Amino acid sequence: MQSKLTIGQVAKAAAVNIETIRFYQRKGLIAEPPKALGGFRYYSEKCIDDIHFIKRAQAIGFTLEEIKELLAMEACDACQQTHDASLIKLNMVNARIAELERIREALQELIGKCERENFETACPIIDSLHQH
Amino acid sequence: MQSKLTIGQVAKAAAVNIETIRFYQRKGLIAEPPKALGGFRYYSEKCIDDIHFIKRAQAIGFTLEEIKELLAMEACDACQQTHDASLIKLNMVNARIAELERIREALQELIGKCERENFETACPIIDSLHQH
DNA sequence: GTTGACATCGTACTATAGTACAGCCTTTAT
DNA sequence: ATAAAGGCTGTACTATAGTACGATGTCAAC
Repeated sequence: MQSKLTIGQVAKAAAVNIETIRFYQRKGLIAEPPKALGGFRYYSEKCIDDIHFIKRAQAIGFTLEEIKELLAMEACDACQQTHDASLIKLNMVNARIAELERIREALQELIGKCERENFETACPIIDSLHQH
Repeated sequence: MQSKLTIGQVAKAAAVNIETIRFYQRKGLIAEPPKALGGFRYYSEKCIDDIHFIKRAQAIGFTLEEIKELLAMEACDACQQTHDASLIKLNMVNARIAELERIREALQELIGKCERENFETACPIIDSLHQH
């Protein structure tokens, strides 16, 4: 039995804003069902699953644009491409981790300097940022 | 000797777009010098240093809004606040690293599954994202 | 003294991921 | 039968960090 859900029911079930669903439709990530008599659009549970798919893919770092591509790959049975896209994303995540670790080192260094100098001289953090 | 630099010269020296300088002025991060006769604004080297300060602070993870606060703290000699802001930023960086490491694990798991299954069955990556 | 390069200001546009709302129409419950 | 609740469309706004551009005016070099 295909349920006839309104957009508000889908939004509640998928725990997203109604506007988010409309936004995903505008971006071409999920389909917009045809209008019934009266002008309302009715949704099946598949729409809830689709939103969950998007949210899971976002949670492992894919952007909406990339998720749109994943969905296109799904439709084409392009497993190799999905694999490659995941590998590219993994490399991006690794690069971002490396960058944040560099930032962490720099912050720890500044904070350590500040604590050693015990606020006695000019602020060493501000000073370091002024350094040439 | 205070140089009278035009905005274009400052932009070139600091290696940023002219529009970026104007943007920082609008955001209140750097001062807009008064107009000279004719309507041009002339800058000193301090403006170049200010832009470098902003760029260095950005490089260790501060947003422009936070940098604006750093600059306000600098003006108040509020070393303790600068120290605390850096600590907060360090915690944010650590949290983001932890999050990305979680993402990395998930991606590695998916890619590993895909490679073990050798593209023989339905795409395991897409499958996993459909999982409830 | 004219031309070309550069300055000013205001506005609009980029990407990313949504959120908010006005104005109108439909559905549902009382 | 009527009112509240919710749906539809289109547009505008949020944050973040800029970039682009047109109209107009000025500076500097030749």
